Amino acid sequence: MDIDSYTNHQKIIVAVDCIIFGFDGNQLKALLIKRGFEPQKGKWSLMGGFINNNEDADCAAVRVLNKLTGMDNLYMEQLHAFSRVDRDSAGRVISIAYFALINIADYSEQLQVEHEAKWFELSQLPELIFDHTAMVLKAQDLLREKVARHPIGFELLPDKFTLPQLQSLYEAIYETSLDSRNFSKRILSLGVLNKLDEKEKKSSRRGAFYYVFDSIKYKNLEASGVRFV
Amino acid sequence: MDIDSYTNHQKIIVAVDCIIFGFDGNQLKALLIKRGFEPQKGKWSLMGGFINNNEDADCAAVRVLNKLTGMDNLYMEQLHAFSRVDRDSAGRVISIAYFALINIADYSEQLQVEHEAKWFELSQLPELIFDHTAMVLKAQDLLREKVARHPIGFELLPDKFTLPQLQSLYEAIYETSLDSRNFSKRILSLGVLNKLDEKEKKSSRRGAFYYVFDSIKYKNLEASGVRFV
DNA sequence: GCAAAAGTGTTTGGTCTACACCCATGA
DNA sequence: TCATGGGTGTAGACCAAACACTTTTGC
Repeated sequence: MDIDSYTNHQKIIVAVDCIIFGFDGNQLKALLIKRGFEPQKGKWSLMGGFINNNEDADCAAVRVLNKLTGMDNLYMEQLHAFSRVDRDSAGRVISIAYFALINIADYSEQLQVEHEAKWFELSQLPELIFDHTAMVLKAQDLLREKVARHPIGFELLPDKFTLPQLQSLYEAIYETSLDSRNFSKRILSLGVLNKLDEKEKKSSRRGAFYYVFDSIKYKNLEASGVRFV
Repeated sequence: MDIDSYTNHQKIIVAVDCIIFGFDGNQLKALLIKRGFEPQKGKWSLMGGFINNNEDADCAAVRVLNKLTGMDNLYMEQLHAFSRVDRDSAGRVISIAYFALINIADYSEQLQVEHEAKWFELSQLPELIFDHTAMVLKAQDLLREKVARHPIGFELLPDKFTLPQLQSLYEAIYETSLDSRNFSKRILSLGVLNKLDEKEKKSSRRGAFYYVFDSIKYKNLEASGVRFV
């Protein structure tokens, strides 16, 4: 084997696909698009794109996410490379899947129309092309693992959120129900939330205090293995 | 965009690289090879290879592992796709890294010679080519995460092992020391080890009982979030 | 005044930690 | 008989889970 093996070796198209999670206050959802080109045109699909020679996979994922959402700085993480030889019916394509978290309220109606995109409850996903269903399921597993130990749940909520909102987010992610007394004790005892003087008054007469996540306070705890859920 | 975009799109060489962990009774080690071809010939490197058009990444990793170790059925898991544009000095190559666990005693001297391979303590890695050092460090993180919640530590030991051996494995992985009373209580209380009548007599006069991991008993616990460390 | 959601404390059981001595054996 | 590593129990601290009522306020 010599250097020619490099330049001569079989090359493969490499893509990225993005699982975008959002939370509408009750349900955990994924953003899917109606595929605009063949093969499988018109089927539901993850948003994806090919990796160019002058960009790495993270850049490609950022580009794809930006195209669909108009946003930069989304929380984003590599999930897994999917490489089954026949996974794409049009030819050999390896796809590096990413998952991203987005505050669903920030997602513009207009982009939704432009891309024929739609939020689907995870329990009611339509049939997806290729191996995209497996990608979503794997992303859901990783989300559950991550969210318990890292402060990424907040990415799914507005900057200001109430404890009941945060609780129902965790309930949606884990498909469980939590005791509100134990929940607020544990979360507040971490000391990474700052209570505001302001109340959210839409969802109850009494109103619930807003909190914000304090990433500086969190930094000091990070090493010591915090558990959010 | 249409179907031609598929077949015409820029293609990229895709490789796999394998981080192979072993445990010699005291130290956690990684198996490295002296690279036999340019670029960077003679430098220390992970064992790797290119993905062919007719195989997926897992197959390529199995093939690479088999070539170096002569073994099939190694415990193996995808780690991460490394895709920096300039990561390989000879051209654009995306590498999907895998980590594998091996019982170091099973690794043949002969293959070690053939491939100019050598076991290195993780704290004393030589300089590695490209981004291989980052791969090893990321693999070490994943190993620590996995080993606490999944029964994969046993892959690094012989089928029959003693509690002191298992303890020193965990101590090596986490670079810590554990209390032997607490350790044996926790591990045995999981009920997934079967004690044999036989003793290991090399490392002490008294001898330590051998145990074997019982994967059937483990299956029944799997769902309920077992913690090994 | 009533419906609807927010907010809050205590008890209990289990789990984790810290800690030290005796045992079995080969030399 | 002694040196070496193997094996074991208990008490206290801490953490997690179970559990229900009062508060606020818009209607």
